[in-house]
Amino acid sequence: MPAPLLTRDEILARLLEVFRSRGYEGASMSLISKETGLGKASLYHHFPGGKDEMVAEVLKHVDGILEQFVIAPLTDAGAPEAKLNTMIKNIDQFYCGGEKGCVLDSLSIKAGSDASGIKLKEQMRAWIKAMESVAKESGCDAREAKERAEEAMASIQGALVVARAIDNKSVFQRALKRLPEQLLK
Amino acid sequence: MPAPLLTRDEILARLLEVFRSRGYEGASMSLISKETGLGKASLYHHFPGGKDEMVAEVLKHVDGILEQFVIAPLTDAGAPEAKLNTMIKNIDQFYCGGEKGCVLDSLSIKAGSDASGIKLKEQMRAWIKAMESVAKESGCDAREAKERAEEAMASIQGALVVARAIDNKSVFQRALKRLPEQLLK
DNA sequence: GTCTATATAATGATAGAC
DNA sequence: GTCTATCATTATATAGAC
Repeated sequence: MPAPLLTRDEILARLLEVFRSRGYEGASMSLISKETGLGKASLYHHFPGGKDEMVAEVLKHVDGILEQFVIAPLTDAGAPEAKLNTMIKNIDQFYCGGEKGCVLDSLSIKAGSDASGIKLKEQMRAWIKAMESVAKESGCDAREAKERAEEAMASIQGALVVARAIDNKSVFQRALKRLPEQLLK
Repeated sequence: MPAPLLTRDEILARLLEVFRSRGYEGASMSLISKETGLGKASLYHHFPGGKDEMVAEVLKHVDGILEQFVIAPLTDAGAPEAKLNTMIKNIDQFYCGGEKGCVLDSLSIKAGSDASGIKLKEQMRAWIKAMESVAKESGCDAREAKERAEEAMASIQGALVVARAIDNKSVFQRALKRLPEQLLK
C-alpha cells in the first residue's frame, strides 16, 4: 500500500491549474495525469466520477480560495480603501500578475446549465456581491454599488483576457490600479 | 455531382458560431457536422487540413468582419463620437447584445504560439489600434490613447465574459454605453 | 493508494460510390 | 460536392495485482 504522493489539496491545486489553462475539453485525462503526476487509475480512485467530479471538487476548492483571497478581506472590519487594496494584492498574486487566466472563464464554455455552470455563476456573483458591499460602505447607493461592482468584475476579467491575448501583462496591472476609483465613491 | 448546399461564406459563418460557443476542443467534428449540416467527408473536402484549417479559414473570415464592423467605421472620415457610435452599434449586433462570446477569447485557449495564436493576437491588436487612432483624434496624446484603447478592449471582453457568466446582458449594454467617455477625451 | 493492462466509446481522418 | 462506410488514434473508464 504505497503512501499518498500528494495531499488532496495539492492534487486539487494542480487540477485547478490544468483546467484554467486548458479548459474542460482541453484537459484530457492523459494531460491531467501528466500534470498531476498521478496515474489514471489513481485519479479515478480519488475522483470516481471522472472529470465531472474533478471539476466539481476543484470548484469547491475555489470556494476556499475565493473566501480567503476575496470575500474575507472585503468583509473584515476596516476602511474600504484598505480592504480593497488587500483584495487587489491577493488577486494580483493568484493570477500571477496577469499571466494566468480565470478558471470561472475557462470552464464557462463547458458549463451550460449543469451543476458546474450553476456553481460558476454562484461564485462570480459572490465575488461581485463582496465588492458591492464595499462600494456601499464607500458611499454608493444600492444601485450604483451593484453596477460599479459588476463593472469592476468585468475590468478584472477583461484585463485577464486582453493581457493573455496580446501578451501584455501591463493591461492587467493598470486595471488593478484603476480598481479603487472605479469601485469606490 | 450534387449542387453545393451552402456557400463558402455561409459555411464559415456557421463554423465561427461553433468555435466561439464551444472553443477548439469542444467543437468536435460530429458537432461541427451537425451544426453546419455537412457530412464529415464534405467538411474534409472543403478543409483538407481538418479542424486546424477550419480555424485558420474562420480567422480569415473574421478579418473581413473586423474590417467591416470595426476598422472601416473607425477609419472613415467623420467625428470621433459618430465613428465610435457606429462601431458600438455594430458590435452590439455581432455579439447579440451580449449573448454571444468573442471568438478571439474562445480560441485563445488552444492557441499557444502556433499560427492561430499569432493570428488572434494580430486581430485583437488591430482592433485596439483602430480604437487608439480614434482616441488620438479626440485629443489624447499617444500614450494615453494607447492605454484608453487597451482599456476599452478589456471593457468589451470583460463585459462579454461577465454577461455570460452571471447570465445578465445588461452588463454588456452598460459597457457599450460607457465606451465613448472611456475612450474619447 | 498506486500501478500496468485492458475494455469501450468517441474522435479525427480517409476511401470510394454517386 | 455530398454521401456511407470504415480506419486509426485518442479518449474515458475499469479490472486486478501489489
